[in-house]
Amino acid sequence: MRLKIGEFARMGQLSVSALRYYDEVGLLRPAEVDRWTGYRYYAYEQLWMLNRLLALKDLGLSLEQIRQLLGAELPVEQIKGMLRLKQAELQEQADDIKERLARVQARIEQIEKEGKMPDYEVVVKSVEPVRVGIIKDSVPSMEVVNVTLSRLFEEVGRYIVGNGGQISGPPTALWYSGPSMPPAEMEVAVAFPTESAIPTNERVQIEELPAVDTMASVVHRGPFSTIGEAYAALMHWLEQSPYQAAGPTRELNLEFEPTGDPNKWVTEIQLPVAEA
Amino acid sequence: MRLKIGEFARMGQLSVSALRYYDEVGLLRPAEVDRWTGYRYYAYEQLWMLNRLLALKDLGLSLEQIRQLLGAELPVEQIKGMLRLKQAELQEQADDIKERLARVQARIEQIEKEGKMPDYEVVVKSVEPVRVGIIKDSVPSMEVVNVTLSRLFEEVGRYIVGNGGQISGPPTALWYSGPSMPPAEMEVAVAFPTESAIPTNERVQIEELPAVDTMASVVHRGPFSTIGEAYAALMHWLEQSPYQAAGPTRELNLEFEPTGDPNKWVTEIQLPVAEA
DNA sequence: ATTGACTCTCAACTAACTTGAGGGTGCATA
DNA sequence: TATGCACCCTCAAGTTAGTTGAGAGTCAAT
Repeated sequence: MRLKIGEFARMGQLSVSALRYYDEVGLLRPAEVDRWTGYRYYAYEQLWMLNRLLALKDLGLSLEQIRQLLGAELPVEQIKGMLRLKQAELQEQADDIKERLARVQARIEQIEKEGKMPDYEVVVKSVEPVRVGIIKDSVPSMEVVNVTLSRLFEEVGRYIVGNGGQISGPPTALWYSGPSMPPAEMEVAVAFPTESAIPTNERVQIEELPAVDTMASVVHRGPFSTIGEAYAALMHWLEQSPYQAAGPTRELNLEFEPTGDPNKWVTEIQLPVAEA
Repeated sequence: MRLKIGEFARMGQLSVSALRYYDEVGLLRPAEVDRWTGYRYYAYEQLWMLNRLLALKDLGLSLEQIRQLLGAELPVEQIKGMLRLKQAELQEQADDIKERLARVQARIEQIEKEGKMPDYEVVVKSVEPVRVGIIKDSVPSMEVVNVTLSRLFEEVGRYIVGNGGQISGPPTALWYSGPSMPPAEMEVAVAFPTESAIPTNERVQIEELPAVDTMASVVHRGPFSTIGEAYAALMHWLEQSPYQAAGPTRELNLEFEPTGDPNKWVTEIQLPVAEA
């Protein structure tokens, strides 16, 4: 006895089109195909194969893998290897989904609290090492942060260019005293990326900012007066993340024209983090 | 300042081709495109958008959903709705993967025990109700199972055909005394599916075998003498499944020529199950 | 002979990109 | 000024595991 594709599909609880597809890719060919009409006829015996196929698919294996398992009778070791691989893969997926769920949950709570989509997204990325000309100094108080930094930026920039160097990235400030805004005197450094070979002096050093694998990053748009919000978002994210701060904060002035519209300024705040 | 696509890609830690794709689908267009060369130029300001995009992608949302969230500033309620939907979806996926993992684990253990891929696959499926002509009887002992069944099958078949009926499915035996092979006298029924309206007598009844939503099914190929293996596999599966038996076992003789080669016979064993 | 359910092939579509071919640009160096 | 090299462009095709649809042919019963 032989079954038409629809009957076979009902027995195996899958769609006719799936069966035609399995035929096309050579995974399960009908026992017989009418030479004139092209009708596919399946044998009851093939139900056994189909069930094996479906069982393997149910484990999450790809059709390609299933073809290998069904086609040649593979050595047991290889089969086990494939399964163990799949196991690891599934475990990874499970962990992944768990983290995703936590993030979705956090996002929902955040929206509930703020009543809108948050303005700041903290993303974790990796950054390459950067060779910089750098001045280390301190800022006496919050009031003079901007003017102090401006002066230092100008000094480093002038020095590099004055020594025939080329600037190859955005002006960057580094805060050594922790990522939150501290009240009093702060250790700060001001740096310009450069590839050029230039001399150092007692003020300007050449240094390499280290690569960071897990760098929390948030982008602030607008004047410096509101940059506190970005820091607040970063700190809040940090608290309920599995990370803790692991290095000086970097402030990259991606877009900064002192004479331009402050609303167009773009600053990236980077905080090296490590799993707690 | 503007960034070439490669620079922007490095900042956002994604591929150039992904950015081109986002441009193509209108999800994130470059701030500027050179009219003559087609070069895409991005503004630092767009990094903010990109981060938001990536954060949403990270939650597992589709690009279409992200487009909606980014495009119009959707009402908060709708955003929360989407996130909650996603949450439920992720939860489902997580459960799914957990089950898959258990099945992969079981399969590995099985292969380890048997030293090869198992010969029997148990699959759970649903079956429709079947109208049958049926005789209920008992089998006095295991020795005479085959001959008794043969006699009963012949009796029912002859009766249906003799009354002008048509047989619309495989001969089916039903075992009422539990799925394992019991030692002594067994309640059994023997049935032929039929759609025809035929009379009953005191031997042959017309009945409807009920639909079963969760029917464990295993396909045996070969003579009846080895069908015990299929039952063994089914029982073993049952034990370590979350199910228990929930009705009489059905034995469908999908392929059965009494005079033919027994190695060609195909029998499906069906066991209704329900979550314990 | 007709009807209705079923089947065939072939092409196009899905999501979110990636890969590759073939050709054009931008910029720094010799 | 030429040249090299890294980068950029477009367009087509490929990826998974099928589904959907058009247009045409077939089966089996009445």
